[in-house]
Amino acid sequence: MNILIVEDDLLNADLIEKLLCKEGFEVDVATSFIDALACIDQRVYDLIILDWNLPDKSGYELLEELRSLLIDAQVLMLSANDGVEYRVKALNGGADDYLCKPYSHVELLARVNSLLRRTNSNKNTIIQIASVFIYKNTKEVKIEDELINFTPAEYELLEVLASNPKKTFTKFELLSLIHNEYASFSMSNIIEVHIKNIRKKLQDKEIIKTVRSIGYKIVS
Amino acid sequence: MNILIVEDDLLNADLIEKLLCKEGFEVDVATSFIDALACIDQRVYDLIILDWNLPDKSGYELLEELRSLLIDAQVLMLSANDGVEYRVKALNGGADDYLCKPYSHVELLARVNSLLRRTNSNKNTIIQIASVFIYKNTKEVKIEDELINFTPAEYELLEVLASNPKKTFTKFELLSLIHNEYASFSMSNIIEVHIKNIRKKLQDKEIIKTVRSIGYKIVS
DNA sequence: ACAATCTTCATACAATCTTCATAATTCTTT
DNA sequence: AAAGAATTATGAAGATTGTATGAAGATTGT
Repeated sequence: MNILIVEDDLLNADLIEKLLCKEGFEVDVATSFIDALACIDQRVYDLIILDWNLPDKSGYELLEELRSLLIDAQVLMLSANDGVEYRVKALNGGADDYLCKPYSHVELLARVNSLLRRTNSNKNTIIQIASVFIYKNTKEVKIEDELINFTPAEYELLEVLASNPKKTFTKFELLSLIHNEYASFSMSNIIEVHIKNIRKKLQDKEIIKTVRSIGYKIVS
Repeated sequence: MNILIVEDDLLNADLIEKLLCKEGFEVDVATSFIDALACIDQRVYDLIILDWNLPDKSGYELLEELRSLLIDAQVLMLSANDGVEYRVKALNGGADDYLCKPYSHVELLARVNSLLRRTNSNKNTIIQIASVFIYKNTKEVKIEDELINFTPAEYELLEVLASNPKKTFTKFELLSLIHNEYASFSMSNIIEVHIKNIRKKLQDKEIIKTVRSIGYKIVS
């Protein structure tokens, strides 16, 4: 299991690192936003422990960045802010757990183990965009309580778009999504056709926006 | 017995999960309102353990939602609020029991067993889907009082599908059900054939739905 | 050995994916 | 502002994949 600690307080980072190493995890430490991105670029992490305060950008911004990059590691946020609003913000932003400083090492360890045990279980299972509900578990789509039949390819495209509502996906990215091997280079207009059909099933609500000469994105 | 734990504190959820798993229950965990709805959408629960505080909406709102959806699972509410008014509110809202944090695991377990005993008695032994009755004890199937002869394999498949009316079973799952060892890897079309025969005996009422490229499920 | 059940196989059918020709839109140049 | 170029949208036809079905052969239990 690979764990990345993102924490600018070196002393604290060191303590956590030792603690987790003793448990037999592979641990890396990053001390800034930019540093963290570099680590993520080189390794796949199962868990990222993320401090709210970083020298260059906030831990919350890193969280958003992670999610828009489709990094699906578990994220445990650390913060000195005890308010409920921070907890809520973190969890809504895609964090999987939240822990206030100061905390005991026993509790940290318990939460780390808990998160790792739950890796790739059911999370973020429903996405809502306007009146459209996407159920990831069952791969179903409902509009105002009515179940709409999406083909596998259509569903995959809609789900990935909807999971990252701010990101514009290139047609090439979308293509390599439904063709799990590397997509052929000859660019047909499959994606356009699928998008057309998805839009039709979504009753032409303006949910998928065309970004000319790039691809598509969800509007919210 | 299927139990759903709705609790945003992962650590606590984990503890309860382990406790109940040890007792032999099937346990799912949801960490938010929306997450819980997703779980409910794909499984029938006998008991839902519901924390008052959730990141997106309150557990009380979920309780109301459950009742308006006519979900008839038992509901045990957990809360840090010790006041009588909360207890009353929960019970009036349709909860079947209420437990204050902190509580001992022994007490939790006792209440869970007590709640399940209520439903346990004569439930799940007869399943009705439209005009089809499945008698688990005798492994008989009747349609409008007429006994229909099902072969063992056919009966097993129908029973497991009917016992989880919301779940879509993959053909592989179904296969490993009638071949109690590990199913052979070569996927024949045995399941398709059995499903065809079951459908015929059910007089082609639209009870078993095909979920393309996945498997089958019961429609109600 | 017999009957019931299970499994395989060949084929028919249906849903989905992909391509293609052409229309509509947007951007660029004049 | 109009013409031309590039990009996207669309309907329909063909190709592909997944499912349904009937019948024959294999297996099981009595």
